[in-house]
Amino acid sequence: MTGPKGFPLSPFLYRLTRHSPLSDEECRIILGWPSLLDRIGANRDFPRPGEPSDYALLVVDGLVARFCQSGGGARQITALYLPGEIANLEGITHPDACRLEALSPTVTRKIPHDAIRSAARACGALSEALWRECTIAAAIQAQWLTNLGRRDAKSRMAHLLAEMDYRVVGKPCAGHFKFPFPATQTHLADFTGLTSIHVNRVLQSLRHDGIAHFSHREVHVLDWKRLVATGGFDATYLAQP
Amino acid sequence: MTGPKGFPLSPFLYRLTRHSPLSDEECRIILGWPSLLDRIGANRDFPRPGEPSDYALLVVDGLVARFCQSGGGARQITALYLPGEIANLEGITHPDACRLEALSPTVTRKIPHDAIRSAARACGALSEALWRECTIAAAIQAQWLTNLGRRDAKSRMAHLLAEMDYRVVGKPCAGHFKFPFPATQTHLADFTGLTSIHVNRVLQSLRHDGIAHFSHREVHVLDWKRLVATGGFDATYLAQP
DNA sequence: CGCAGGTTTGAGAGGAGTCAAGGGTTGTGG
DNA sequence: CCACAACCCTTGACTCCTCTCAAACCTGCG
Repeated sequence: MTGPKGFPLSPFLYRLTRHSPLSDEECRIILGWPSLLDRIGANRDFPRPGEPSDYALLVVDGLVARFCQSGGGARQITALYLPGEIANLEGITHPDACRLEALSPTVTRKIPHDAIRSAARACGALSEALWRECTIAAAIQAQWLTNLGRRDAKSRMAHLLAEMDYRVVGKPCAGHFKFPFPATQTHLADFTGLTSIHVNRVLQSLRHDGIAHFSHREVHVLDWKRLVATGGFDATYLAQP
Repeated sequence: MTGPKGFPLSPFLYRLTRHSPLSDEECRIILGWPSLLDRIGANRDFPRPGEPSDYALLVVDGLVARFCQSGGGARQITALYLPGEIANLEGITHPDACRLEALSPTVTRKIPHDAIRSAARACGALSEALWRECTIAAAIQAQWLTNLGRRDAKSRMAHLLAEMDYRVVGKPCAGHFKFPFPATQTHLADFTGLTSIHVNRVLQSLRHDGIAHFSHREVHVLDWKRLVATGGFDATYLAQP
């Protein structure tokens, strides 16, 4: 899963090849992109307002969120980025209004936009792979529009936990199991469009029902089937073969 | 705005060139894409389940929505497509779970995926333009996540009307004015994550306040400034120069 | 003319927010 | 090793926004 030493971009390459076939030559181009290691403290927003962002940000370890701030200062997280994902890939085609936030201490790699853009220009298959990566992210966003618009708090939370499970550990095995999810209840609130207070009550309800348990930045799934049912979760939108 | 006769794709080309520079050669490639005229009755869902969708759908006239259906059958509209836009451009890189719906009698043109995909493969600038078009759509979706998660009903409705205004007629002139928006209150409900009943009450409230007026599939903006303020609307995410 | 789809109104219920306060944990520094 | 300060989690009471259910009323169209 993690690449050989000296190829820090291989987790991202792995992601791409899961949905888009790439030739050896194309793989080598990606692995050759320059990148700069960067550590970000928990709850740090970036880029700072005014700071230029001419780089894409690969998450190596930790958890990164994209968010919009809305009038009254309420924060809405619009996407979560796990290790191996590039947080602001859209920035290559579109200077972005949304900003990023590290939800936990995070290790990242900055990749200059120029490197990615010129590789995409030169190679059709590569460009299509990156485009597809963005399209999958958009499909996840569309799913969340449905969750926020048409599901109640408990469903949303169940859906979030189910989705994270899938994205962190892949297709879940039966029975109960746990996976890391380094966010606070306030972060969950910013994602699900709820209050952190209500998030707390919903989590209690899920735990009380023996469905799932969130504490110490870890999720215990107690009953995968009922978690899926409660959230109305259908993994096809994730496009994970 | 609409192209010369015999070039049905020129409205879409115009959209692309507004955000992405294209050479004459690249423009000619787009105008050369084959397309098939198709009329769709109001409230028709398509493609029918099981029906293959190996074409992109340019909206020529009318209004098309992408929606997800969720568990209990509640419908959530995740995107609106106006004349000149391609409704399922993402379908080129990602077979899509979401479906489309004509909100009013609509004229479309079906463009085979193959034509678009091979053009994108062959030409980097063209591929980037299409990718950018998708990225802008994703930015709109992100804005709507914020609206659904962090704004109340009245704000959402005001934001929707302001956005549509911008997208239909461009930067609004001062004073009051109107523009066509061929949707029903039920459609507005499916978009804003509300009940059609509550949509009705919110529209009444906006009208009562002298902000905007929706009837007979038309929006009268009475006070643009207050509409923007009520919705917390900031047009930058639309990337319309 | 009559029907179907769309709009409007009202009363009541409930989900989620707000306000306010208390208890736990973690990490830092003395 | 302890004390303190942030930060995070938890609880309770009350409010209010939005949904639900139910019934009329339009209105364009066949």
